[in-house]
Amino acid sequence: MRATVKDVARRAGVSPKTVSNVMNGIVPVSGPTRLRVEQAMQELDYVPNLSARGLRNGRSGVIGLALPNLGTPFSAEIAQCVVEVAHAQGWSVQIEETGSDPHREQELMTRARANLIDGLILNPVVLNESAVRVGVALPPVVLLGEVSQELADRVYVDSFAAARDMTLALARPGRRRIAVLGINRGRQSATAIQRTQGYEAALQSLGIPRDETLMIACEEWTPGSAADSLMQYLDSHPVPEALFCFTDSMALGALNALWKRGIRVPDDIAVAGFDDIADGRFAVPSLSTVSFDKRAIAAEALRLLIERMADRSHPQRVVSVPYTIEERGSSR
Amino acid sequence: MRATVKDVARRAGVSPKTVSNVMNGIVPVSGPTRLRVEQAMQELDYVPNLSARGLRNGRSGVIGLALPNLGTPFSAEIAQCVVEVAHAQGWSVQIEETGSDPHREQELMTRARANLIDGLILNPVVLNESAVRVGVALPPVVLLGEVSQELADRVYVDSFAAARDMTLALARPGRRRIAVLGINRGRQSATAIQRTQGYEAALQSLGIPRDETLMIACEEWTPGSAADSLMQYLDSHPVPEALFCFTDSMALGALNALWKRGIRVPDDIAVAGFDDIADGRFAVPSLSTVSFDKRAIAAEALRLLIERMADRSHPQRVVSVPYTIEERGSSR
DNA sequence: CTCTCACATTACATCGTTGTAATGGACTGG
DNA sequence: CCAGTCCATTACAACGATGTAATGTGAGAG
Repeated sequence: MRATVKDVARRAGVSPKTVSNVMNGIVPVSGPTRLRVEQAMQELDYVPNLSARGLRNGRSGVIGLALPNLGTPFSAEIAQCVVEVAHAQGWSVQIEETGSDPHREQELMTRARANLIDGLILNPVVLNESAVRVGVALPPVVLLGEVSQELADRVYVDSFAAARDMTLALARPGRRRIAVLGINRGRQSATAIQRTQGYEAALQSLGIPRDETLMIACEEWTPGSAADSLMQYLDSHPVPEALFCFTDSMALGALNALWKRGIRVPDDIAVAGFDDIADGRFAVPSLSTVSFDKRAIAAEALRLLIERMADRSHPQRVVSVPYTIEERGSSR
Repeated sequence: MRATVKDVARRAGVSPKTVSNVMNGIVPVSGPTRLRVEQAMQELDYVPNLSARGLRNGRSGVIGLALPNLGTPFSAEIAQCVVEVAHAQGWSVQIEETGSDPHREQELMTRARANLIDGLILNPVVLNESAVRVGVALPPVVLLGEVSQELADRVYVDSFAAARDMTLALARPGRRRIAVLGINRGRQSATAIQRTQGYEAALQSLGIPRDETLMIACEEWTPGSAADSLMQYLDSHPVPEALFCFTDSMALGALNALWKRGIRVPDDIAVAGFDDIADGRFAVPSLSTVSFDKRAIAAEALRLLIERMADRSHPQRVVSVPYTIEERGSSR
């Protein structure tokens, strides 16, 4: 049987509340008493019951992290940063996958409201008014990335500007036939829209006319889907001078497809991605990408979340994290 | 204010316990009563408080998943499988990173004992008698991978046999100078030992003498560390005929290093990895690897864990998950 | 018409912790 | 010597859900 405050109290010859006071350190406890209690805790190998504590204070010390697809390297890096940053501040992290199921985002809000998690960091895919019924009390939520409407606190990288700058970088050596890979056919994700618009803005500022045939759709943002889409594209189109993929994962798939077709990178075509995943640097050739500090994103998200948990009423805040254009072997 | 069973009970004109009975479905509830309660729950937007439930039944419905390095694609894929399998059975997953800090594994056991998580799936690095003090009541734990001693239930892929078979596959076309990359200098991980021994066993069965100079150390199992180690190695050694990397991540780093040196894969050297991460298939060239069903690992681990949680006393069990040798472009 | 029996429902206590308000003792100053 | 102050400590209740044992209700048998 596990020891409880009561057991510790009995052994130390004090009341349960004093044991609690020793643990929490808010209410002062005299030196000798504190020592006796601490020794009793040691001897009994006491571990506080977090369910009980959670019930009593209404907080569990756990935050949720929900990502669309947990299996990607990008997710792994974000999750790692969030876990590390959270752990440093005493929080635990519960992970969830929203997948492509819109229903799941709603479900998570409920889970949060079940008091198992105190707050949620959510990278939304389809989040919209139906998923987040405004009016129903929301748990504290911080969104990651672009969204179609401002529903909660948010941390993001400016996809529009980054996509524009990357497109400009790809165009610098005089390339004009610049393709993008990652347009969604059905419902466009907010991120895809931003990146597409950034790309278009760059073309416009360069005086290059928009060319539908250079905008390659790709349903899933995975290397497999990207490789398939690109191969199919190449079957019926000439090779573009540059290819801007909306994620590094897609870019890796693209590199593979190009290599299979014997198209040389960057000599025949320059390639770039977005996210700066660790493996991109070691691609063949090393992948150019839009880079940003994932730890900063995690830290900002956690900061906003903690502040939101403390005060549910203050106005919404949106934080942008800076990016850099990393030109590596795949584009020069 | 959130609705509680009491509120629902009042509105439905029944006792709190009846509401509980409706939710849990163990104790029978008559049709009309059930309907009234369900409607009341709807109207009040009732969500049960999991902390309270956890306190009462001593179970939280959360399991922990602890991996050494959350940032790797391999971790991401494992985490995804565990989350999906767990979710399908109604469990939530809390993730933790043990990093290289041995202390952290211990800390997690404590966390488990704090009743926040009901069980733990742990991929140990340094787990040993000091980290898991036998005698102290352990929470239900399932270990992933190789370990130096049998401490708990375990799910693993036979690293020895897989490494042996992969080495044999690399040798099949007549290659004899086969190198391995991933030996640790300091404390050898149990996994590294198994894979090294499998490699050595293959050489022996082929009548190839063991050659220390073909066993390349690499402190961290990351692409960066692998690329560095290999480059340094190539500075002072001839190019081997084949290179078996202990993980796909290292193999990706190796491919990059070889490409930078202008060494062609697989013409000059065959390369293989271990883990079958998604990006490996899209490497240039496509990476040969030891493949296994990660979902099966997750499912088995969860099954063992659930059974262990139900019965803490039954004998330890060890489950092996089959593997296959995937020969792709990098080795033929 | 009473007595059982089966079954739905309820009252109460409990899980472990901590906030609130009350208690008790030591110390200070008049 | 006593009132007043301060501070550590305590008793008690509460957080929300659920197991246990008791209660109430109706049907069926004698």
